[in-house]
Amino acid sequence: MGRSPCCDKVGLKKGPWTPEEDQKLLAYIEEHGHGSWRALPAKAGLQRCGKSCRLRWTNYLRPDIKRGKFTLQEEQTIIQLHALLGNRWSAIATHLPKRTDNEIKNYWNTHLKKRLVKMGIDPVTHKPKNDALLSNDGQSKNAANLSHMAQWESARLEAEARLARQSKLRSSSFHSSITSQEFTAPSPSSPLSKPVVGPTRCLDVLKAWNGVWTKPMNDVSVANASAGISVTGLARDLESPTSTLGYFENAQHISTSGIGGNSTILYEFVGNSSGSSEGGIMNNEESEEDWKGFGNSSTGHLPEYNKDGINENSLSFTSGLQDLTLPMDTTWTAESLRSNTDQISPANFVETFTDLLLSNSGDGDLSEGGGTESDNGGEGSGSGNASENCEDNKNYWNSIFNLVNNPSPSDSAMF
DNA sequence: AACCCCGGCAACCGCCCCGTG
DNA sequence: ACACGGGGCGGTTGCCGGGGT
Repeated sequence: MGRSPCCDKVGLKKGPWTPEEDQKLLAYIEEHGHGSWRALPAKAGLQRCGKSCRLRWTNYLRPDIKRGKFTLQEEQTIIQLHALLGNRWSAIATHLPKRTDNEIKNYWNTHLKKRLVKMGIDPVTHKPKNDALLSNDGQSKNAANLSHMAQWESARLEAEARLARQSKLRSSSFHSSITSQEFTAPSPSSPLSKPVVGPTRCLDVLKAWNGVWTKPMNDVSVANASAGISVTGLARDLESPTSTLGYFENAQHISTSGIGGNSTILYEFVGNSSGSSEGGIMNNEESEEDWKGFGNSSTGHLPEYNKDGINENSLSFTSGLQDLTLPMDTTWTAESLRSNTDQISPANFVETFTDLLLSNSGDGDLSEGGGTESDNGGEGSGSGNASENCEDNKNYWNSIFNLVNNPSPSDSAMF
């Protein structure tokens, strides 16, 4: 059966909104809330489709929207999250307060995507194109790596969405929130009538995960600022100045205090990226080694995201090694991840999760990446152990951000 | 000055998911 | 179980302004 159009388009205005229309829409929503979008245009005296009104409101008129140039940190966050989530703009927008998914999408398509392409990086896989061309097998393996993290986040978002719907049922009306000036709290991608379900929690698992499985690296690389990743924003205050990779001992505080403020944990890749032409950008060979190192995986160990096994409050994963069930109704910290994964002994936690992420235990051949010292850090080369995987992963992100933040063609052998 | 090209962005379109009856 | 409506999401379009010729 055919689907009925969202509204009767006859006689409805299309195209750019006039200031008068904006004013009408704004006034109506401030007075009554949006309620049903379909019914809104008639009530507000607008010759517009309800969908158009919703879009106009969410992308332009909403008071909690930040407009203008994206900051470097926002760019980094977008790239990082895109590598993790792909074109899931609403999910990405969740982590960029006051930015809309549409704006992020546009910015990606018009700026960041082109920048990556220009540097020879596939904006889809976030890998160098020539590497992707090396072999189909390698490509699939590389894709599998990101899929590990994507599965985590997908599962997380689904559980979060369920919680959001539950909370929505309990929430007070939009009108009460709008009159109490609670504009700053909502997720950028969600209507104001939706409750705040902690957008900052979306990546808690990954944050905590990062904290857990990268901690050993801090021990060995904490002094090497040139290779390090520092944590900016709120997290920065909680970190040692020399900390290289976020270990969110206080992740709970970080994530909850993000409401209304800078809720995004930003990984600042402080390597030789700024003002230094030496090492800030990898040459082709070096970057390729890093990519290979990171991309080494065995698809045979893809963790299966057992959708049916997920209830509202938990995540279930099945890896080739172990089954994990993680409660989702909490904010994740490194510690809580540890305590909730007591199936895994602390001793091999890092290894297990690194396997989940990199799936390198099968072929265990990290010689390509591990044998080559990255100019980002220069520390650590070895034989495919967990620490090295951490290093490879770090190099991966450093690679992205160093390249993006130093788009100097002269430094890149790719062009 | 006129024209063309291109980049940026707001807005639209169609599909999909979810809740409800 | 199914149909339907509402809303969300991602892809795409098309307008507009700035720069180049």
